[in-house]
Amino acid sequence: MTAHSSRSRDALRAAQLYYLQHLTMEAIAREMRVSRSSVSRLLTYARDSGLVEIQVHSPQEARSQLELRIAERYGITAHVVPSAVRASEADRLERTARTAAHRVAAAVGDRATVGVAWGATMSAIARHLPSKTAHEVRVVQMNGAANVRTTGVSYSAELLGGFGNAFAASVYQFSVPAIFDDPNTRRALWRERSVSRVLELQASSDVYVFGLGSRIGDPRSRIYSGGYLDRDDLQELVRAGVVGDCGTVFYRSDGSTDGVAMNERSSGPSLDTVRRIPHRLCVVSGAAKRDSLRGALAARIITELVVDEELARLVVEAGG
Amino acid sequence: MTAHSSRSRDALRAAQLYYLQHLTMEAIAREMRVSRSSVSRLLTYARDSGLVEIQVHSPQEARSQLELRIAERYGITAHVVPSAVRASEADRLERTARTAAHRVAAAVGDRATVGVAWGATMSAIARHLPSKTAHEVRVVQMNGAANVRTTGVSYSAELLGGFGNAFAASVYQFSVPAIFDDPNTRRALWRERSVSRVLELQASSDVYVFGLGSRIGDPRSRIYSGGYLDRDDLQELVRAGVVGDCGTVFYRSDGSTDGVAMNERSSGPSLDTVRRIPHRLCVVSGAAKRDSLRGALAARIITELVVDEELARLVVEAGG
DNA sequence: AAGCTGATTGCACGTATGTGCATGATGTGT
DNA sequence: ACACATCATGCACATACGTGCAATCAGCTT
Repeated sequence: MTAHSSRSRDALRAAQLYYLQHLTMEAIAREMRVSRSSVSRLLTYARDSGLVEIQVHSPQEARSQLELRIAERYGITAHVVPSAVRASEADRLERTARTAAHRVAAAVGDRATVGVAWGATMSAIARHLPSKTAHEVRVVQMNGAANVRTTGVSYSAELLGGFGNAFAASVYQFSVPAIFDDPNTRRALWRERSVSRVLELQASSDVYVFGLGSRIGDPRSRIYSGGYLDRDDLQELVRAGVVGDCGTVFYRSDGSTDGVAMNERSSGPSLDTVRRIPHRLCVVSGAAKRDSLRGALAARIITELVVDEELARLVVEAGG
Repeated sequence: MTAHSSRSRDALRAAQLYYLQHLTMEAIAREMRVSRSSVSRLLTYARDSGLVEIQVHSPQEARSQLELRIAERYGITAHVVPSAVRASEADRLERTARTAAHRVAAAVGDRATVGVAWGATMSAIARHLPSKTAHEVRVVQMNGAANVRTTGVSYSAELLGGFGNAFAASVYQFSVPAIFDDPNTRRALWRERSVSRVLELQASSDVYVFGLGSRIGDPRSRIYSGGYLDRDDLQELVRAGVVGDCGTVFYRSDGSTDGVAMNERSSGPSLDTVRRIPHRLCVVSGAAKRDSLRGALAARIITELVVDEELARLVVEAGG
């Protein structure tokens, strides 16, 4: 028996005794002839490895008012994450990401292809994903992460790795610039078979998990502060009336993208491509993302939304 | 808003913060402006009411050797409950019942009809059932519980109540003697519409949950010690070679029932009726039930078995 | 309005639990 | 075979947690 499988066995037995029989760790330790701390660790392992699954059900009648209003107005499923009144932005993001991580786990099943964007929110989600046993899951990066300063390989590898590990999935990186200097380069590269294979995978995703970028706010979204856009680019976006982006694709407050030249150079999937993906999970938090979220809702690129309470309130209360 | 629903809401929020966000109860208490102990109680409520569900998955590769051998030999799914080497009978029964309770919850879905027998094991299961939200579940008593000393109404009501509450089910009692004095009385009563309605329900059960009685052992099974059988009856059973019973229906070690006159007077479903129920969950613990379990396995009245380790070992190891 | 009853709350206590650290076991590459 | 690195274990401590108890609150009866 391998070390790994004996650990799983022990963890399983400890988990059964703890969660099903309600023994104390002390009692389990005696029975299994190990120290109590080992039992504590076995249980941690059991939870982390998905041997133990803890679900919190939200019965329909317990949905919050905000969730119901979002559902009515936009026809999507919303999860409003309660946030303490005086919580920091970082705190909100963290909490929203934890909830989102559970939604991702719920959405991924056998043979699913999961498209993932990147950004601060996505990184936080990756850190919190619970493991889930699923077969033949594929995780595919939806937009490039390279820029003038970095190739983005290690950054996106860490993020994708988080997703890949959680579902024991095959991971498909997309090692291209986030935004090309020249749209022709992009077109040329898109014809490369190694690249077009990934593009096909992206287009056939069952689930797309993404955050939203926002031009305003502090801290700025990664895309606007990380060396991806130069001064001219930013000015172009302002002129075009852009309020935010989804996977490095920029849109206006009414959800439109036509005439936004920058998108010709973007590595991300067009919003049309996105809308063909059946399950589109958007995770977003913080008041600064208000206009960005409004735009994304108008663009109908969201089918399921995880949002913090403050932002949810802003979006439903001030008309939309 | 009713008091009940506000409690559910609070419990749900606390559960989300605790189980999904991994906050401490202290932090949740501050955020919800209640004391930490109230949070502890809310979480207890959330678990008990099924708002929070904790599952322990047994991957196929982690099945115990005993479970695999039982599966091979008898073609049924077995759950072997680990038991401490020096555990008392009461302890084994309790543990087995806890595991069984989880299996019952897993087996019951919307619109299921659940047949329940009675006995010490069944009572223990009823005490440990986790709540599960399901719609239009029906719980039906499979055999009478009245005897010379008691009507068995309050006894079976408590047991059935446990099942009914757990699934918010309609409960159908079966207020007849466990064993009739005269088989003709039974035949007559079976024609009564109020009774035959219950009989139909029994026959159309989707799941049947039962323990096994055993003629030997300490403590004796309720049926052999509770005023259900007189001296003559017991002698008759011995003469007929009976080793145990399932829902007051007696069988021999080879699983046969033919010629066991007592069964003509029993209120329980014939083994033929039982075998028509698709999901037949048998829960049994303790070495004294060895012959009884062997007989039930031979009779093929079990499709899923929850058994303690000691008994499982006895059944697979000493030939069968 | 007063009185009763049952449910809910916070406090305080003892127990149960998570985790940094030192130690020993296991395995790996040279 | 040896040294090194990695991992598992137990100890001890600080913290988190469950629960009996008394006080308080809400609902109902008289």
